[in-house]
Amino acid sequence: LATLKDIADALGLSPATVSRALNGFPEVNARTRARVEALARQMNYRPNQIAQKLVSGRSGMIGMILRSAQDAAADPSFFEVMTGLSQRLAEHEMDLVFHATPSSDLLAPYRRMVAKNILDGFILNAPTFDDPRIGWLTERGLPFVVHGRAGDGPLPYPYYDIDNAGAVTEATNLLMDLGHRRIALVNGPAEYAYARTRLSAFLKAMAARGLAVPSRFLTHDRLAEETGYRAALAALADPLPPSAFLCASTLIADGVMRALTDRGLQAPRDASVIAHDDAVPQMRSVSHAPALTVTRSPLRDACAPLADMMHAVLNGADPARLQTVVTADLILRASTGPTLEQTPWPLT
Amino acid sequence: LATLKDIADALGLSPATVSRALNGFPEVNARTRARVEALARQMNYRPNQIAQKLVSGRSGMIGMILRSAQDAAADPSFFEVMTGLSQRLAEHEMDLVFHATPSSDLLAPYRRMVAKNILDGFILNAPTFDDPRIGWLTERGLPFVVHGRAGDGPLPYPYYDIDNAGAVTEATNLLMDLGHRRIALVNGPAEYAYARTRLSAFLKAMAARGLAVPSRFLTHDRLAEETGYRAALAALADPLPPSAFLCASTLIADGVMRALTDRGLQAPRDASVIAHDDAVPQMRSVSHAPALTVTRSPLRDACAPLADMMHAVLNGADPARLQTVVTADLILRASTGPTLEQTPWPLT
DNA sequence: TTGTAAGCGTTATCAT
DNA sequence: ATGATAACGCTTACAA
Repeated sequence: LATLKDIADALGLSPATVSRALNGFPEVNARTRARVEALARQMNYRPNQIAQKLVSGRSGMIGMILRSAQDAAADPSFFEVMTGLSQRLAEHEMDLVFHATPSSDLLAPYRRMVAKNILDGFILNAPTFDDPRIGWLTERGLPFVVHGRAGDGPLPYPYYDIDNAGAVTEATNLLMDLGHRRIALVNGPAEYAYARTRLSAFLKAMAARGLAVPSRFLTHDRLAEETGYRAALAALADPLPPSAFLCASTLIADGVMRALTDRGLQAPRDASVIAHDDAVPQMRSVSHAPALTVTRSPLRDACAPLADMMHAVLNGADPARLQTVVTADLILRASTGPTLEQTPWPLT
Repeated sequence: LATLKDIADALGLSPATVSRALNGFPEVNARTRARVEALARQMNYRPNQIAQKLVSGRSGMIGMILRSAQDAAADPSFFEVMTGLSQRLAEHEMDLVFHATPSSDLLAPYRRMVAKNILDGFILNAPTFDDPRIGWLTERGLPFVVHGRAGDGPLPYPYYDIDNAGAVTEATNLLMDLGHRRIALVNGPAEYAYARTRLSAFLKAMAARGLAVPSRFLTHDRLAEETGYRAALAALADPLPPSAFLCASTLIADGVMRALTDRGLQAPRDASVIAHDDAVPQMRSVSHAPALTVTRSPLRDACAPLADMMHAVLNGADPARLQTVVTADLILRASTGPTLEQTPWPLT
C-alpha cells in the first residue's frame, strides 16, 4: 500500500507538504494540492491509522463492552443498536470494537481495553442506577456516551435516553382514564436505571389518583416472553387480580397475552395490556391479537445521536450539553379498553 | 501511562534492554529482568499496542462484517457468536471490530476496512454458496477464517463448520425408519451455503430409499417462527400433506408446531417434527410441547475454534490445515414418532 | 509556499 | 548482557 513518502517521492515533494495538502491546510499551493490529491487517488492512498494514532493519540476505535449473559437476556434486541451504531460511526471514520464479558466484574474488561490504549472512547449501554463504569471512566477522564441515564436530575455526561417517566405516566393515565384501578407492572430487571425510573413514575401516577399497588403486582425480570407469562399467571391467580398490565416490552406483553389465553381470558375484555415498544424489526415474531397498545420509541433512533455525540465529545464538545431525551409515542390500538372492575386495591 | 523509556530511565537502562527483558529474550541478565519486571508491574506498565503495531505490522484487531438486515433475520442468535468470539480472541490479545452494512454491495465495507489498514484479519459468517468475499480476500492475501463453508470438497481456507449433510441425513433416516414417506423440508434462505448442503443431503437421503419430494414442500426462508408457521400451514393444506417436517431451526419448529395446533393437529401423533438446534440459551422463548427431537450442535462451540484458528493463521499456520467439521448430536425426544401415513408422494 | 527535523512508543539490527 | 541507532508512517513546530 502506498505511503505518504511514496507520494512525496513521486512528486518531488516532502512528506510534510503531502500531509498538509491532504489534510486541507490552507497554506498549500492550489496546484500542488491538486497534483497531490490526484496522485493520492490514483495510487489509492489511505493514511495509515496506526501511524496517525501514534502521533495524534487518536485511533478512531470506539469500545462497547457488554455483560454477555445479562445484556443479551435484558435486551434481546441489542444487535439492532450495534448495527445502527457501527453504521453511523463509520460516517465519522470511527469503528466499533465489541467485547462481551462473562465476568461478574464489569470493570475488568474496561481496565483491559483502556490499558491497551487503542480506544478513543466508550459507548455504555443499559446503565444500572448507580453504574460503576460511569464513575470509573469519569475519574480517568475517558470519553464516553451513555445509552440511557443512570439516575435522575442533571447529569454531567452525554446521554441519549427516552422519557421513560413520561411514557409510563401517559400509559398509566390512559389506563386509569379507562377506569382501571388495579394495574400490574411487569418491569425489566430491577438493577437497570430505566426500570427504577419506570417503577417510580408508575407508583407516582397511581398515587396521584389515590391508588396503591401491592408489591406482588410489581415484578422485575428480564425482557422475555416467559417473564410476562409467569407474572401474569401469578397475578391472575390472585383473589383480586389486576384489570390491566403495564409491560416493559412487547415480548413481555406476548407472555401476558399467552397467560390470558391460557386462563380463557381475552384482552381487552377481561384485562387491558399496554407495553413499551422498542420497534425492533425482527422481533415481530408473534403477531399480536388483539393489536397491542404501546408507547413506542424505536431503538434504532438512538444510534445516530449516540454516534454523533461520541464524535462531538472527542472533538471537545461540552459533555453536559450533549444530552438528548426523546418522548415515546402513545399508540392506541386494540389491547386496551374500559373496565367495570373498579375496586381499587386497599391502601396498605 | 508509563512507557518503556520511563522504566529504562528509572533503572538506568536502555529502552532496548527493557523491551528484551519484558519480552522474555534469553540473553538478559536474570537480575536485570527481575528489576525490570518488578518496576513494570509497580508502574502498571502496559505496552502501547499502537506503537507495537506500527513496528510489527500487527494491530490485534479482527474484523467482522455483517449484512445488517439479512444476517440479523437469518440468524437471530448471532449475538451469541460475537460474544463467544470476543472472549476467546481476548485470550489471544485480539479484539473484535464489528461492522454492519445495509449496503447491497457486501464487499464495500471490506474495502473500507482494509483501506484503513488497521485489521489483522477477518472472520466471515454465513457464507453463501459462491461467496464473493472469499475470492476477494484470497486475491489480496488477507487472512480470514470462515464460520461455515462455501461449497463442498477440499477448500483452500480455514473454516469451522458443522456436518450439515450428516445431520440432515441422520434426521431424514430417522424419520424414514419411523415409516415417514412424505417429509417437508423447511429450510433457511436458499443463498446460504448451509441451506444448499442441507437441501441436497435431504434429497439424496430420500432418493436413496426411492422417495421424491415435490418442490412445494421444499421451502426456503429466514430462520423465524413465522417461516415455520407459514410453510406448515401451506403444506398441511395440501391434498397429500407431509407426515413430517424437517426444520432448519428450533424457531422454525416453533412455527410448525403452532400451525399444527391451529389446525387441531398434534405432534407426533399427526405429524413428526425434527429440527436443527443451535442451542442458543436465550432462545428458549417458547417451551416446546412436546419436547423437540433435534440434531444439536451449540453455536457457541464454534467460537473458541474460530478464534484459535485466526490466531494460528496470523502466526503463519497453513490455512488449508485449519479446517474443522463437527458432528451434530441426534437427540431423540417426543416430537417424532411412527406414522401410518405411508403413501409416498408420486415420483414426478 | 515548502522543507527539515523531531517525535509518538516500540522492536530489531547492529555494535560493544 | 547491554546500548546505540534506525525504522515503522505520520504530524507538526520551526526554518527557509
